Amino acid sequence: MHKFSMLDQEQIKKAKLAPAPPPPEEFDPRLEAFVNELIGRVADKWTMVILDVLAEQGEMRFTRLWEMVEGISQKMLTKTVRQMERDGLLTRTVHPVVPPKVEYKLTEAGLSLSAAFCGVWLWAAEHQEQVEEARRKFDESLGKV
Amino acid sequence: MHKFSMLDQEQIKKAKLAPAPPPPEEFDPRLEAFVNELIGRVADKWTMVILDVLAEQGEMRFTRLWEMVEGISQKMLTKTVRQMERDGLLTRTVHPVVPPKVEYKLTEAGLSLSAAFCGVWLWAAEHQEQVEEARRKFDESLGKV
DNA sequence: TGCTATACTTACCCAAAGGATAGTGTAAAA
DNA sequence: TTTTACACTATCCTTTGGGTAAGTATAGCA
Repeated sequence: MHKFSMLDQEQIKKAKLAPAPPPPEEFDPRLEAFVNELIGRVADKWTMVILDVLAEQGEMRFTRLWEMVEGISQKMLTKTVRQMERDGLLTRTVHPVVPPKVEYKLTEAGLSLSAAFCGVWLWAAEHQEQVEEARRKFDESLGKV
Repeated sequence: MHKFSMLDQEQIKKAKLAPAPPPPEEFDPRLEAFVNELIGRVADKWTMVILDVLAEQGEMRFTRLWEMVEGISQKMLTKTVRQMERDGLLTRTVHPVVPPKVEYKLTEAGLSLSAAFCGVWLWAAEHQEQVEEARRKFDESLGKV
């Protein structure tokens, strides 16, 4: 996604901009890029749901978590919690017993991210009907053409 | 994603739960499902960036928007704004002139969603270093095994 | 006469996401 | 002795994401 990895399309875009791109106000392109990458990683459906479940229910074992997250496959659950662990959003505690026991718990960072997503959940709940209505209208206006 | 479309895995999961699943507190499964679907649609990388750009810069034409959204292809931009239009997040005003002129502008719903995402952007900016550090540690601890 | 700008659409293609299914290891319960 | 629980892996296979390139329509400019 780096500038120099872009091919024709991107170069055309850049070339169109004025000769010397003056650095706008306050703006760190590295932070910008990182934030974008992080958002892409974190604003993922399963990540958001897992964050939500763990924030509400606290520490939890794998199978319980699997039951709580509607519709996820084992594979995706494993993969998603691993990513979250890597990003420091949760801790994964393996108890060396048999049968295995692994507990998942949000870190401070995970808890604060889940709090940050709160507004989005609220928005979705509040705008449910409005969105359904908008879709209905849009789809039927397509039919008329 | 409906309950009855689930196959073995899901049935196994359900069967494990106690005989009569008592309806917990306040909880509408239809709302829950819709919110999940909507989150999945809206918590998309490009949607979030476009929301951000339009919220900051106001109304904008296609090419300008394309310049502002780093790294997106024409195809994805078209597709994403169409979805957003369908969901009622933005309006697409076509001026019947030549060369074509199309303006994109957030609706109230779009603006409020972008506001809801504000916390997430902040979180990402604030936790950048922490996340990088966590990844570094995680990756090197893998190397030791 | 031909080029340019704009906002697309269409066709083609590859890579990644993600679902289903089966397998693993081990201790304790039946 | 077989079964079960748990937390995964591994494999296969289909769907989706997403990039590139080329095409479209037309007024105005050179």
